Amino acid sequence: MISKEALKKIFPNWEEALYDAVLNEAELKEAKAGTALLKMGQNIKSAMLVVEGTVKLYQEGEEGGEYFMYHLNPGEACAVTLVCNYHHEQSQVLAKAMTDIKYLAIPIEFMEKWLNEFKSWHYFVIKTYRSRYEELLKTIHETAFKNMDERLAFYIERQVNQFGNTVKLTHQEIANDLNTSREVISRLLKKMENNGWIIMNRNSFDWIKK
Amino acid sequence: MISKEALKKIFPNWEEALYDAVLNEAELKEAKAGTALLKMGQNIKSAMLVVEGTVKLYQEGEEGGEYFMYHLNPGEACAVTLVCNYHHEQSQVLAKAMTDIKYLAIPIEFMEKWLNEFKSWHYFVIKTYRSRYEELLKTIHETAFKNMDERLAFYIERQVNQFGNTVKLTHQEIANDLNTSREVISRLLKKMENNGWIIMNRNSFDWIKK
DNA sequence: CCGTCATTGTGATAAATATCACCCAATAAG
DNA sequence: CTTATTGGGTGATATTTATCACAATGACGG
Repeated sequence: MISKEALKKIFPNWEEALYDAVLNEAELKEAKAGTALLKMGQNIKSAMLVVEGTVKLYQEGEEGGEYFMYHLNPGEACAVTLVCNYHHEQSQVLAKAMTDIKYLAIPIEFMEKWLNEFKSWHYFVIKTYRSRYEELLKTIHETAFKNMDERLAFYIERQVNQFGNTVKLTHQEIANDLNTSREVISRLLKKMENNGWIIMNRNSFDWIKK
Repeated sequence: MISKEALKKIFPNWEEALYDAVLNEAELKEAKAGTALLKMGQNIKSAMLVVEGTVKLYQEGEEGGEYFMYHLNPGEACAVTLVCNYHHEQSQVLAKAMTDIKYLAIPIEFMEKWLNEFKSWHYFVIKTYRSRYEELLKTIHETAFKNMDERLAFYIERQVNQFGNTVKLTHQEIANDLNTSREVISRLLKKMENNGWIIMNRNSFDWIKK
């Protein structure tokens, strides 16, 4: 399991009793990079709080496409798993481990209970929803108003903020996240290279803009 | 002002004391159809709870475009106005009255206070964020995976659910909401007419699909 | 060192959408 | 009734993105 001190560092400002409840009820799970933690349409059995690593959240298209929405980092939770009115609610999102990760899985029956018992849990849930809502707004903004070149730049900037200036993704992976084709990404990256925004390598490139 | 009974009907399942607090602190405001209630970048001074009529929520582009996200109906609240950590937080959305409306405006200083005082307010806030988050997911789904013809159909279906089978919107208005041009909408509506999905009139059309 | 596979480059072409130019029809205003 | 305005139709063209086909190149296992 995880120590109380570690838990406090990652999830600050909770009530003492909430830390105890989490330590009692949550299961610390691990997953390898690339694993799908939650698929669209799947029943939600437990809440997911990220302890280590980065998770990517996607929307899935009916014909198999994926669309990247935002990252989840340690101390953050997957909003959709936090509130389940019905016991067999289905996920509207796809969550994938982007790196090897550790996360706390809390059976959903505690969600309602803890909302009643712990004020700090209540705040945590609200904060989570609010920040995820804002991430979705940004995603909509990009998608609705921008062409692929700007969307790609925005996507790369988010990557850079997460993992630093070296982006270790293939053109195909980026294309999947933006729901477009590899050729489109290759050509746009080439333009960025010509503009002096990136330096390309095989399997990665460096963001050197500004 | 509004009667306590009316308030209870529109916003059920609150604590008695919360109804009193709202009656004490909220101002009942009215606005004509078409008014912008909250503009992007504007400081949020009060929470907005819809009492009568329909509000439309938009994302705004930097070059003046608009992108429709979802409707707010009586009993629903504008999520972004419900939680303000800082006193001069700026709106990320545009809210427009779609019909003549009545709404409750509650100064934001009560938001933090009420979260502490009223459990039912806490639940209301979470419920609001959750349902708006889900609306955004739907919007992203349409935008990311669908072509304009399907997005238009989805848009019309939302209108129909709100206001019945007669859609009283000009092609230009629809084009604005979907961030495209009037010609595109005209041509797609023509196709729908040929497919027997709609009957067109000037300034309106009827959805007769299925 | 060779062959295979994953990654990237590139041209040709098609499809979806945006933009421009202009027309016509309905209706509201005088 | 006449005119001006708004809503809507339509062709031509440009731009953006998707798709197909195939070449080139680096990485890696044997």
